Amino acid sequence: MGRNRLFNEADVVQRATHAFLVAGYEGTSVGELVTATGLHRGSLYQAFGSKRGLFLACLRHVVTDRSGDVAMDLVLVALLELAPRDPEVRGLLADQLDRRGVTAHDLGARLLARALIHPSED
Amino acid sequence: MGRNRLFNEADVVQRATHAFLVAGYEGTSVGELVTATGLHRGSLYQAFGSKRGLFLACLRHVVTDRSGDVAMDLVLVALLELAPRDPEVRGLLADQLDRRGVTAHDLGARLLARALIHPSED
DNA sequence: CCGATTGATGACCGATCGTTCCACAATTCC
DNA sequence: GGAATTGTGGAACGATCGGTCATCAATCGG
Repeated sequence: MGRNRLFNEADVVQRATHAFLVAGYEGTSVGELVTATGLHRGSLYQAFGSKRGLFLACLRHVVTDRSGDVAMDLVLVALLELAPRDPEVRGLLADQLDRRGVTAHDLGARLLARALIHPSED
Repeated sequence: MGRNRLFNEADVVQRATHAFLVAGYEGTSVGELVTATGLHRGSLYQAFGSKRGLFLACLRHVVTDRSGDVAMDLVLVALLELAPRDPEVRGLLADQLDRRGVTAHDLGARLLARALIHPSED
């Protein structure tokens, strides 16, 4: 029933992911997500419910499909900004970090690289 | 010349630091900093110039005086939220991480602990 | 064709954001 | 005792925030 969606959810999630991992969660406004995804506010909220809902979709997507820096950076954002106060995010992350065998060293190394800091030796 | 300050800058910076490391940089509003420090907006801006200025003061303070989780958490916040887009923060962090011999593993381990995630083994 | 349902579009909302400003108080120099 | 300077207290600012809503378009079952 009802009208068909004009957008591909996977594409939207991927574009939103890019916005989030550049500016972080709090640093990315819904207006920027609207621009990045090409969706209008109404459609975004109809599809994902909230900014947090969209972020969760990004996290789930990245956590199942992606690997490499994109996945790692979104995980970093989630760990620092959301996990301390959001049990659902925490659960997603704990499960995934364990499953992928991501180490503390991996996280720290990527955090430094993302911050454009290149340690002398560690 | 002029009136004397009624507040102790070190105390103010310490209280602001606490606010920042709980909620992150973007997640902490100036209103919350006003509450946390006890200063009024006027005094805060006169003393530190901006929210960023206050954060820089916290970072410098923590970087010279503190060690342990408080220092590490503020460094994490700075690394993830500010360093990618703020060369001054980047410089402060690079210098300090090197001087203290903080490793990627140290950063990652504290990031996980702060996120309330306890890895099985790494 | 006719309701019912879902998506698209974008104006609109109150709340909150970081910042500025101004009147007033205290301190210093002449 | 002014004049100059610095700090205090808090109202006010425009901008932006995340989120809602009403209207219209498309697609379905009957």
